[in-house]
This record gives sequence, structure tokens and C-alpha cells, in this order.
Amino acid sequence: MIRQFTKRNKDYSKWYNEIVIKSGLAEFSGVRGFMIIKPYGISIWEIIKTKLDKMFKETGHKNVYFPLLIPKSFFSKEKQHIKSFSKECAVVTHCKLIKKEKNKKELVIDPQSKLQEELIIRPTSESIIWKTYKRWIQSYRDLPILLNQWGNAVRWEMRTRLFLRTSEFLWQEGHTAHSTKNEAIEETKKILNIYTRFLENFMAIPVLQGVKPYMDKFSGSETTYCLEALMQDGKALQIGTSHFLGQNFSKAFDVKFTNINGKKEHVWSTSWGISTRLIGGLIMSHSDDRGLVIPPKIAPIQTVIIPIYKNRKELNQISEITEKIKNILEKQGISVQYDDRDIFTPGWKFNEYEMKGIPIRISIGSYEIKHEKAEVFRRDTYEKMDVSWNCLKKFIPELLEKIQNNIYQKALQRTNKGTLTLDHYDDFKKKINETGGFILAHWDGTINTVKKIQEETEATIRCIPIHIQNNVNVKETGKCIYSGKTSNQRVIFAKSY
RNA sequence: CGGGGUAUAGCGUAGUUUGGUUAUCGCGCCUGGUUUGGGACCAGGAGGUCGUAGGUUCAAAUCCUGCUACCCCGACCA
Repeated sequence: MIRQFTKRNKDYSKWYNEIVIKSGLAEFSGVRGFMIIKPYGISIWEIIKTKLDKMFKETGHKNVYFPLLIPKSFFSKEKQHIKSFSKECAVVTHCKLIKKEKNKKELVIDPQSKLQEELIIRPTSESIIWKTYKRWIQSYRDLPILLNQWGNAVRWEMRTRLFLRTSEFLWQEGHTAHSTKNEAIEETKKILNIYTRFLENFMAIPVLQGVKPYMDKFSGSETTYCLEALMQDGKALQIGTSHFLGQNFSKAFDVKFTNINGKKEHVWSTSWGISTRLIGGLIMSHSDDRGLVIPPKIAPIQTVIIPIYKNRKELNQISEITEKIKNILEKQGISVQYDDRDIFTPGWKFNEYEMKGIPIRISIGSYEIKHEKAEVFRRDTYEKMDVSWNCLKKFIPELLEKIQNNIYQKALQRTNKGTLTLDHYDDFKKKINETGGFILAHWDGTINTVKKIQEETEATIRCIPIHIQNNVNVKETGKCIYSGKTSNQRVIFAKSY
């Protein structure tokens, strides 16, 4: 019996949902917009955490933990911040439940337990952190503060999608404080580069570094740097952000330091984050019609070994060999799972591990025992190879490298192919409509133009590519693709998640 | 918030138009046996307040009314 699932080109979003559920990453929870991340999904998140955490620590950051709940009054300080987040806050107003009637099970809120001040479940932690930094910072000697926290946040979303947009998400939020503007900007860029390296080297997701246009930046920031990745369906996914907050929060929370000359100045700050959305991006970048494809460096299990046997005696023989192979590989830091469960046939296991995206599968049966070989299968290309036992030690790590590289190159080529420079609105519409992709086009800088383009094509400005933003000299003047008005730079348009 | 779905065993479903014995089938689960190179097979077994509240009726999964929940497609957003 073959368990089918929806193909990408038939119904992309159905494919996406099915792959998440069938591969065991996550499922719906019964609470609207909130998902259960299953062990397999969390194990990927844990790897993401471990790798990124190391990179943060290497650049001088420390971890910290602030509360989940934020008093409403803290939250009301920074104007722009309130404006954007107040629409999607979950608010705690009471702290007790009581039985509605005696001897009945139904519970109601105890009106007596109303809180003096309502508490907001953090949609992000700037407010409580800046309230605290005010106490921590007096002198330039207290700076910089380079902190990060791993936690969760809640934003009451109207429309949710597994991993891509859920009302609760797991994430990492960095919050730094600096004595100079320049240092804060450098920090923002440093983090952007860490994210980029992580995404490209580990997750094999090529990203475009950019700056958000003024109307699209994080509320309360001066500049929002972002990473945009192109998914297989031609839509863009914002996969990481790093904000230069200027002095907005230090002013809102009155955080000043005394500089070396004894003068008081407002602190400069940044914040930056990535979330469980990365897992959504991982799926939509690499996976195919047979299931997940996970780059080896992020795969919870890099190699699975499946025995093929006719009887107990054969299994014992295979297991003996397998244990040795497993040891050899594990000594090199490769994660190996030996699946000798008798309740499933090899065919069942093959399909299961392909669905889960395990990069390499090794199978060993009587044929292999006889020839002292193993059948090695790679998930990314479906290629099968016979490898003799004494070569595995070298072969498998090299193959993992190759797979990692191939997955990245494939995504890179797809992204490059999907990125076009266009000057005519007809071409623009056609491209967006037919294949999607990143389109580099001139923009007159007005919100009105963006609105019109969005209405007509569903595409929006994703970002101003950082190389264009940074290098005034290469700024190219031209005419806005929509209005024909003068433009001095190209921006990236795309449909997005 | 608008539009569309769905709600029956752990999961996926048939039955609902046209009410009628003991609610269908597949997967999964348990027991025993045979199997095992691309989602094995045989035999036996367990498992249900048909989302919820009310109504119509001799009789409701099925008809009527209300309610609730989740999913999908849009508008808002990491």
C-alpha cells in the first residue's frame, strides 16, 4: 500500500501542511493558531539553537531571561511600538477561576481576582528590557550590554500557518545597548552577518541581505535590516531581522549614561531575532514530493542504518557489523540511528526516513554481508551506491559534505534563476503571476505606488538590497516601474509569506 | 473580519439528499502464526455518549433551531 501525499505543483500549501504533519515535525493543537511542535521538530530547533547560540557567545553575547508577562504600563512607552503591537496582544486580566455553581464542573473567572494592572504576554521584550536597562546603565563603563534570550512570544495573528506564522512562536531575541551610534549600527550588521552565515552554511538557505523600506521597518526602529529567502513556489520569506533602534527606546525609557567627559547621553540600541519560522523556510527551500530534505548539518539524524534479514540469525549477524559501522561513524561526530525494529519491513522504513528527510540511508542485508559492502542511499538525489565496509569511514563524512553542498547549490541556483532585473511593468506582472521570484525594479519611493502594485499583482517591496543601500556610488538612477517617476535605486519586489 | 470547509473508534472516512434492526470501510492497536531487498499476509480480538444544547417524531448520525471548535482561501503581520 502506498501512502500518497499532495505534490508541490498541484497544491503547494496543501503539500506544505501535509509534509509538516506526516514527517512528524508538528501538528495542530486544538487551540487556534497554536501548534504542537513534536519531538522531531524540536530536535531541529535544538540544533538551530545550539549552533546559533555558539555564534552569539563567540561574539561576546550572553544569555538572559526576562518574564513572559509585561505590565501594560511598561508597554505603553514607545509610541510606534504600541501602534503596531497593540492589535495583537494577549492580555492577562485575572488570576483565578472558580466553579460556576457548586457541584458543577464548569469554571468561570473569579471577578474578585481582577489584577490591579493588566499583564501583556510578550509579543517582543523591548519594553521590559529597557525598563530594566535603565537600572543597569549609569556610565559608559556599563556599556555595551550584549544580551540575548531564548524564549517564546505571542502575537494574536488573524491568519496562521504551521511554523511560518503561529500565534505563539519560539525564538531568540537579542537586545544590546551601546555608547555610540556607530557601534550600535556595527552590532546590527554583525548579527545580520551571523544569521547569513548560519543560514547559508548550516541550513543551506541562500539569503538576500537588505534593508526594509521606511514604511515597513520594525516599529520603534531606525533601520530594519532583514534577510529574505526565496521559496520553491516563488514567494519570499523574511527569515531574520536585525534592527538598529537608534535612541528610540532609551529616550522612551529615559536610559542615559555618563560619557567619558562627564556628559549624559541617551544610549544607542539594537534588537534582533530569528524564530521557529526558520523551520518553515527550511521545509520550503529544500523538500520535495517524497517529503522533507534536511541538510546534514541541521539533521537530527544524519545517517540511518536499516538491516534486511530473513531470520534471527541473519539479523544478529547484520547487527554485529552495524554496531561496528555505527561506532566508527559516531566517533567522527556523525549521528547514526540503527533501526532494527521488527514490526516494520525495510520498504516501510525506506519511505518513512525519506519522508523525514534523513540525508543518508545505509542498508545491509545478506548480499552486503557476503560482499562486505553496504548500500548507501542519498536523500537529495535518490542515488544508490555500493560501498565496501572499510571505505565507509571516509565515504560517509565526505558524502554528508557533498549533500550539504548540493542542497545549498540547488537552492542557490533556484534563487539566482528566480531573481530578475526588470524595467517594464508588463514583464513585472507576467513574472510575478507566472513564476514569482525576486524582481529588482525601480521604485519612486511612494507608499501609493506600493499599494497599487500590491493591489494589481500581490507583490510588495521585500527590501532594498544591502549592497545598493550601502554603496551610494553604484546607485543607479532610473524610472519607477509603475509610475515612471524618477527613482534613484532599485528595490526587491516579491510576493511573500 | 469576510468567503468556503469540516466535526462519526487513536487516525482517515462511508452513511446525511429520501429518518427505520446491532453505524460502514481502511489504517493503526492487541493475540498467534507466516513474512522481511521499496509502505507484507492470514486468522482471531478490543475499541463509538455520531462536536454540543435543545426541538420534531413511535423512531434521529440523518430533519429543524441555536451554540462551539478547528482547518482552508483573502485582508493585518516575524
